[in-house]
Amino acid sequence: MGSPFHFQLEVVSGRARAGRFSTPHGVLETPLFAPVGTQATVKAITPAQLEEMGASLVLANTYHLYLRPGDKLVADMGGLHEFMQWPKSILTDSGGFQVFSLAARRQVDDDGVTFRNHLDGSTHRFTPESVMAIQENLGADIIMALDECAEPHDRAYNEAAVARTHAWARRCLDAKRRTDQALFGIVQGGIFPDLRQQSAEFIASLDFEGSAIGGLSVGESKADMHRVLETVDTILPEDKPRYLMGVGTPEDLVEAVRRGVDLFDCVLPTRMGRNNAAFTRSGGRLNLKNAEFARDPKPIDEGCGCYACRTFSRAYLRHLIQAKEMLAATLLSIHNLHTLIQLAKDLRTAILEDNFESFVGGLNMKQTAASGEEMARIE
RNA sequence: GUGGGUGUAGCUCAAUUGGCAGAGCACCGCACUGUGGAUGCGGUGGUUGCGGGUUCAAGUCCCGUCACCCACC
Repeated sequence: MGSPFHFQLEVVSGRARAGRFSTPHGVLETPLFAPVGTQATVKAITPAQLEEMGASLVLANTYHLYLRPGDKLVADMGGLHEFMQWPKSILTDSGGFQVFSLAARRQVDDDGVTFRNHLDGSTHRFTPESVMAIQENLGADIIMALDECAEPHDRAYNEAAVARTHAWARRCLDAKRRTDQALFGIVQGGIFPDLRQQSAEFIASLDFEGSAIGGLSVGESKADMHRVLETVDTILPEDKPRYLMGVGTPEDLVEAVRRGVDLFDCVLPTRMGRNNAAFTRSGGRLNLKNAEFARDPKPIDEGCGCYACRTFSRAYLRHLIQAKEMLAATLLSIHNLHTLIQLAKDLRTAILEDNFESFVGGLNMKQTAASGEEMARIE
């Protein structure tokens, strides 16, 4: 018997794809946006609220949960689904990114990475094998290979990181024991088309259940990000989901779906929610802390169907922010998550109707720099 | 009533022998992309209680006055 994970590609509109990916905890309908719940919680949001906004997948993080409370404890408590009381699908990031973004004094070698953690400075080591064992203890539906995320413009660093990421990808596949978890490989290569091509070809050649694109939205330009997506789009397997890690904004979702991406996660909606900012459907942002909203009776984003927009005024949100009430973070996070989840659902509907470009045109999104030129080139 | 003390940005306070009146917080705005309830950046804001005087120059020295605080009659 093959993998229990089957990706069904339903419709392709231009290069945009709609599909269905089955996991032991439900069907993921793509394009799909996944809220990030690093420490086994989407910050300021309950599982019931996640279900109400239509989330079907949340991320948790290997690095954080390994350090606290410990993957063995999570396993003893019945696994991540039971522990955090989230009944739908979960994806755990491998911890590779966090080692490079959070941990101090890391030393990478071909076998793995040794680092001092950000909580108490104690020394730890991740290898492909140890990260697979941790993720099997945590018990998510989708788990990620250990990768090395390099500074995107550093050619030599990316060459080394790609080589290690590939070697580690193969070892993660070899170390995987559970059959009820899907393992995704990760493409690296910075902004360099030939490295990205090489990496996509290698990851595509292995027996992963999905393909992830790492090392983007880490400081490179939008044009570079789009170019990388176009490069890997033609190489990654059509019959496996493509996951763009750590992206993004409403504009980013549209531009990436247009270039063949199926799955997204990003901290931005919840982080912005904690920092007083709201996405709008058309791609702009509102800073609800601003004085101009002090007497504004309108909802955050007119036409949004989220709980916050159905219920409260901008003036009330602004008051909560000024008073430093924690409900502000909850309501803005609900709105921001709903906006991205609903945008992904709407993009899916448009693709299923083979209507993607016309739908996107109707969104009237704010153009990001260089996107006009890019559009001309991609047609 | 007498003696002493304090008055500087919305708040709490700095400012050397007289030498361009500042900081923190607050306020106003910007940033945030496989999490950082963090942080960073930028900005508005002054008749130095009031009125005189000395001086090239006064928050600072002198005189008067007002307010508040403390102690003592």
